[in-house]
Amino acid sequence: MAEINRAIKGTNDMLPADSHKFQFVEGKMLDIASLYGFREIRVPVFEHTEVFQRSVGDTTDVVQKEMYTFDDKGGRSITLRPELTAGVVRSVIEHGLVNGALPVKVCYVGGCYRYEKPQAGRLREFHQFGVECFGAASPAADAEVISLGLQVLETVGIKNISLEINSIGCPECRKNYHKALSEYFASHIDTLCETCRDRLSRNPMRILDCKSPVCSALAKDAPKVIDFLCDECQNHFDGVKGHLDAAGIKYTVNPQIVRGLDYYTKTVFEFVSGDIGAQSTVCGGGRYDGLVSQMGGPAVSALGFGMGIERLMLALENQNSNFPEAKKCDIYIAPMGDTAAVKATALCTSLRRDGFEAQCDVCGRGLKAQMKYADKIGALYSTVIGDNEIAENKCNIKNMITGEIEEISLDNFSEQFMKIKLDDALSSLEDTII
RNA sequence: GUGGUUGUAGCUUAGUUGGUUAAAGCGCCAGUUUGUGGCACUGGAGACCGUGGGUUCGAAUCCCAUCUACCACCCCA
Repeated sequence: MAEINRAIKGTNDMLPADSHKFQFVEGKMLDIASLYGFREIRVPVFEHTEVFQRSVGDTTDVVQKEMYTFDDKGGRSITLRPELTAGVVRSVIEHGLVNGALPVKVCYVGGCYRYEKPQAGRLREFHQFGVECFGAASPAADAEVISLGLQVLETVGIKNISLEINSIGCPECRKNYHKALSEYFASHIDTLCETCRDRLSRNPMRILDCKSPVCSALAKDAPKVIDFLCDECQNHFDGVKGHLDAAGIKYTVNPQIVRGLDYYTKTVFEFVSGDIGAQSTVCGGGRYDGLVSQMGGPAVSALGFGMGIERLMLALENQNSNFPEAKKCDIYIAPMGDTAAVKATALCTSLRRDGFEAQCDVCGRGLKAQMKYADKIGALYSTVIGDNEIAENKCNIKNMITGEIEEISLDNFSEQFMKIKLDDALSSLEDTII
């Protein structure tokens, strides 16, 4: 197929047959966030490249090799956002949001762009739901954000999801930990795999993530971050666990989880699903107390998470999860002849003004073809309008499920149609109760 | 970026050791005496066999390259 007819590698079209599923999921995300007081924020899909370099971190893979960066016509270096936290932080600083009532709680849904090799649960354009909370240093905030993430996942109907938490400490305790870790792995350098030997100097914490049997065996006995936490970080972590316990939120402490973005401090967490493939993290986040000041804002603590919408959908699909049905056409009007076609347009217009999904023929098809079409789109009701109906000023409304027919006048059409619809809904409700 | 698998109508597939106009089911459109959908029957449209080279008298079929998709590494959501 020609280039012009093919989507860019790693991108997906969301087709009409699936859009209601995304609307359902995204709707739930924003609804639940608002229960926790998080309000939607929308920021641009592109920012100055430095926004991401400064926040995500110059040495991370995301910045080093995955960003879509280009110069615009004014010579500015622009980057398509690889994640949303950086842009949100920039916006919060720019508009002085943290000068208002604290905490500032925001949430978002939007596309992210990363030049990666696509695979299960990994795309070049993907969408994230996320929340960020500014100005809350207490462990209660960590628990609140985690609880919000969990409630979203539960509400959307995902099964077999587990919460893993860890603390990677503040820059102070991490310094000591890095030293201990480097010493430990350096003493086993001969047994480490090739890539981990590189990691030793670059970022020894990454070795903990290695899948090779030798390295993961070594990692098991390696010093753990949580053993190197300073008093403050330890108290904070204990506090988070206490809040989670009290709220009845189950978790496992996983000292291996190390997030790949530089800005994280203290609490880090992931919600993991076994129903996606290798990319099993559906939601990842944590605290980033230093980021706002690092980006030129006031010294406020902050935390948040990002949730991969496509990954979530993938897990739901693999679990054969049920989504609410897409909305169906309320009534299909089948005109016969030119006069009737004009009448059908008028009727549809008024039905739509009254809030019904109404459709009529726009292809000039015969009656039988129209009825077939009404059936295919799952129209709940149909009616045929011809010369007789216009002459007598009335028509038959057919319930497409039961086949029942009721005659109504062409005047006050919407009102009468609404009555039929309500009566039918009521009687089917009675049936299910009895 | 590194591996492995893959590619024939909108979808799912068939295509014999290379041999005429590339099949089928579903879907789509239209009909089965312009007044009612689901069933059935009939007909029709729709494929440069992913793309570009090469081998050959002849390639969907063999070879090379390339692209896409899928899966894994890496990394992350």
